[in-house]
Amino acid sequence: MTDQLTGTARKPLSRDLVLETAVGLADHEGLGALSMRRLGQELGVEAMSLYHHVANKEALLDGMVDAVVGELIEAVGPGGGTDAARDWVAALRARVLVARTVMLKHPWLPAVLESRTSISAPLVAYYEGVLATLHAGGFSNDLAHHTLHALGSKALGFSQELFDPGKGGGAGEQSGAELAAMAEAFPHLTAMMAEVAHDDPDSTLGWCDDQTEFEFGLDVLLDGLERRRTGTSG
Amino acid sequence: MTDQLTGTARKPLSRDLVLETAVGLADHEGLGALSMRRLGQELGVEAMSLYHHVANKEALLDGMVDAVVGELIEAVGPGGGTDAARDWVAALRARVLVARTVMLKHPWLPAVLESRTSISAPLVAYYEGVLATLHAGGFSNDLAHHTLHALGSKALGFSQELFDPGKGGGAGEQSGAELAAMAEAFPHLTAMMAEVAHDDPDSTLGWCDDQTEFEFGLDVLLDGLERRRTGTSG
DNA sequence: CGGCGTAAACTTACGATGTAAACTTACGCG
DNA sequence: CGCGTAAGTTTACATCGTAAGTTTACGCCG
Repeated sequence: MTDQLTGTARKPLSRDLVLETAVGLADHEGLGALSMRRLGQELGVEAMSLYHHVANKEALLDGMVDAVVGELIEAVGPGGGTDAARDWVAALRARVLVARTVMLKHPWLPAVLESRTSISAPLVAYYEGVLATLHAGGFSNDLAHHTLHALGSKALGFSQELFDPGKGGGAGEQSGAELAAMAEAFPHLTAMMAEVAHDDPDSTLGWCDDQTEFEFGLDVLLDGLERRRTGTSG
Repeated sequence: MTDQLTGTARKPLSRDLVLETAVGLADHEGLGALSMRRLGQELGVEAMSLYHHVANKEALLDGMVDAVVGELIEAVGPGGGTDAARDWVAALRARVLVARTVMLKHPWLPAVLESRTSISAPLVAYYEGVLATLHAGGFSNDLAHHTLHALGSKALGFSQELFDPGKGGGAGEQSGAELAAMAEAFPHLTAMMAEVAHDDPDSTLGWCDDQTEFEFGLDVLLDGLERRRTGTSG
């Protein structure tokens, strides 16, 4: 396709362009919409052409992860926690919250990360940064190791909320008698839901996965870790 | 198929049998092996026959979740934390660890739970139990609510390890010079890995998701939560 | 006992998906 | 000029969930 004749020049395919487009597609239409055919269509190309730039779909997903992790590393910055010697909690907290802002733009990432069988180099590099922060903060290797496990996905800025804002679920939208029955079966739950009924406008829906909740969990963790680092406990 | 002629009687299909078999199949061969055709085959039946007992695959997965959560509720027991008034930390800790033993038998559950859009009645019932424990322990509704979020998947006994034991990944199995290069690029990481090299026999493989790590993270969390409950912080 | 309704199974078929394999084009370099 | 190679297309296949139609087995009623 010379395109010199038609004039409709197509940006030449490249691995980066493919990855970029894939990330965008997953961001905007969800991971489910990301098929090779659909991605090709997005690029004005047949599905099979993509295989000249990525080995297969798994490799595509790998590349997408690396692209986002690269974005993340850049966002965190090179010194992302070098001042940790002074206040590691603040440094780590800031790092994780930056990570969270990046991850929120790519909601498909947790699922894809889980499905990877091996950890990629950029991701290793990111964890190296977290470890640097911990060491600067005076963590022993052993405690730092436990800490990585304890942080889990929080280190990357997401906390794996179990359920979507979705609909009420379970009992669905019950009315009147049903609601009373539920109050009897689940007294603590209904009490809590009644009391914690959110004014909270930025919660996507009633059942909330907020920045607030994320930070609460993170802070509880950091608090407990600091106590272990200094041996404040028993 | 009368089977009176052949003698090879087949246990009559039923929703429970289908769910049971599906759970077993996912347990033993992974979620990927769970297709309608394969499940049918497991039951000595054509795939389409399954649709007489479950509406579709989503409903099948829903049913599987409920089955396991039922198992979990039974394992936790009715009073699973009624003694929480005395020591809520111990009560919740025990509850979560019981949950973990159940979940470990069904490694596919996190992935399936994530994919559900709504929370089912049995799961609501389980959370009611957790909440009862917290309330018995003196939590306000507000703090209990935050706590549920903070616990996240830990409340159900899994902690969503980001990466499988898998292989080394990233740099793969490097030898000699490569390893030195890695030591330079990732000093903290290599230092930690060297020091924390596990003797640890029950770790599935080098990169460990242990009971130990799970409990560490859980305890850090519980510790931090207790401080918030009593207002010990600062 | 005969016939028939119904539920539970089977058969067939369709549209997605990932991807192997073979083909076609376009361009650069000897 | 010619040819190798890279980039794209076309075709084809296995597997998936499942809609639609068909067969079979069994219970009930006259």
